Amino acid sequence: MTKQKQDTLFVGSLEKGMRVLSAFGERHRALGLTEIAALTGLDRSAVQRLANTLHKTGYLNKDPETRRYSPSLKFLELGNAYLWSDPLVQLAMPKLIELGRKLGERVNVARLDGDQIVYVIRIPTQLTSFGAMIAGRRLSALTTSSGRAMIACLSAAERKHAAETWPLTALTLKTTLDRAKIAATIEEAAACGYGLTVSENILNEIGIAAPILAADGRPVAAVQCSVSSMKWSIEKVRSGIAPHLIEVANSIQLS
Amino acid sequence: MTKQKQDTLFVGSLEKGMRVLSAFGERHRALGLTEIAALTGLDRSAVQRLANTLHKTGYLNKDPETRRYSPSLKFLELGNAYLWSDPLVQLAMPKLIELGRKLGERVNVARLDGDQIVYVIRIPTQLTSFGAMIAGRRLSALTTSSGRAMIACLSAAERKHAAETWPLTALTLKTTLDRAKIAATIEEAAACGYGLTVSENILNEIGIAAPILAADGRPVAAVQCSVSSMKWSIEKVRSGIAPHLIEVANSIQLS
DNA sequence: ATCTTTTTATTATATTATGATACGGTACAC
DNA sequence: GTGTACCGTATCATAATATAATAAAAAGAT
Repeated sequence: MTKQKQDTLFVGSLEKGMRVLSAFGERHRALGLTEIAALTGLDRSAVQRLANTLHKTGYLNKDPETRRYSPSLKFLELGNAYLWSDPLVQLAMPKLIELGRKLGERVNVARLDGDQIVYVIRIPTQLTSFGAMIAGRRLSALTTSSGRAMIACLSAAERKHAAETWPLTALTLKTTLDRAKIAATIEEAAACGYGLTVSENILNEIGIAAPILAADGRPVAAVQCSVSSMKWSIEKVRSGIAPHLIEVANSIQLS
Repeated sequence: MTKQKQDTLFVGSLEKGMRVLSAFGERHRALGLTEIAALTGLDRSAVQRLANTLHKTGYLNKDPETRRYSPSLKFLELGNAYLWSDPLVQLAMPKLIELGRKLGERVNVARLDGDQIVYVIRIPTQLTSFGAMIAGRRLSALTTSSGRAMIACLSAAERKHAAETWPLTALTLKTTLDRAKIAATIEEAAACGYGLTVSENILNEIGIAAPILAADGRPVAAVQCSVSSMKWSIEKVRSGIAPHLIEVANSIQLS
């Protein structure tokens, strides 16, 4: 069998290194070499070299006692670089701070990325789960209010396709995995202009979101608010929160 | 001259790739190949391969019109991984949210990293400059209230050394670069237990910070608050803000 | 229209990264 | 206390990769 032709514009060692970086996250805060090898599918010798290189360049900390690696502050600096480069974040951040003060509730902005959303702005005005306090979390679009608000702005065929094929992730026991139900909530969102979830991401939490559209009408992000269902009813959220989200979402004009 | 012995545990291509990643930031939000080559000192062919690889693995976006690269959401996800891995952030975040509500002012946590600080928590309860709204920014320790609060907890010899040799970065025209003055403010911080800056990071802003110590007494982080000098006097900040910061800082116990 | 700069694409070859493996250290089971 | 299992560290011959030089294409500036 002849040798596969080399893709001379692709650096294999760099791709392997990035796989090591992306092994860390919510469920993997510190990892040993063998764990990294298992998570990335890479050879243990390769992981030894890659982890050592990332450590020497300051990207990974190494605990001298446990010999396990963890992300360094340079990870956070990369996150900072993203926030500087995203015009949406720069436009939206001041408006979200004002909105947080006005509503007194948690407000966020999420971007659509394929069939998932990523939270790019978090204004945690109240206590909540740690994952909901920090930026950068990635979740399935179908099971979040932000995702539903954005999917609602796609064409009917695209909405149908999304409801039928996009992945589902249960975050609570109340997360619905019934695709017909999800399709119905998306159609409802299309009708009223905002998406809703109740206890699907956090128990006793109502999530409501309004879409932010690009100049060509495509949904790219959503302004979202999370409130306690102990404090708010769905009716009150519809009348007292939704209009503010829609107003802010509409005020964010992307070129 | 004989060839230098290869460090077989170091992957040179990965190190080069990380240099490309770290070229992006506040002043470099989108970059072309030639710009990346200039910033990183790498050969243009190497940059082409590395940038192409980072694009194909989803870390860099490429604008098809301008052909310039920019950080993708995966950068922010790496930032998210850092926040999950830092026990200080998990301990401090709920307390900072409560503190922000109580004070009604912007509160932050910064970590000491060598002779610089990096903001790991941002609770932007009020409008401010964009850089002060987002986590991950790195600044010189000497010219920030957080940095001064932490340096104040070092030994007298270490404080002197820091004041004399650590780098200075002017952020405003009011940023003092007078090392004797800085040394004096650090000694004052050592005496009263918190660090202060006035208009040195943002004009018309008073910054005040209390140190967070590790179990061995070393300063590792600081709880910081920023207020408008139009609204607060230094006296009011000393009596109305400092005690709360010290209380929160002392309540964060790192193992 | 012309010139300059940047990006893209290709290639011979030097250099690097690979993965197999031996060894040391630690944890665990008995 | 002993033996075994597992993980991390260190080494090396060699295959494969990444290099950098360079030509061509495309875009930008004048």
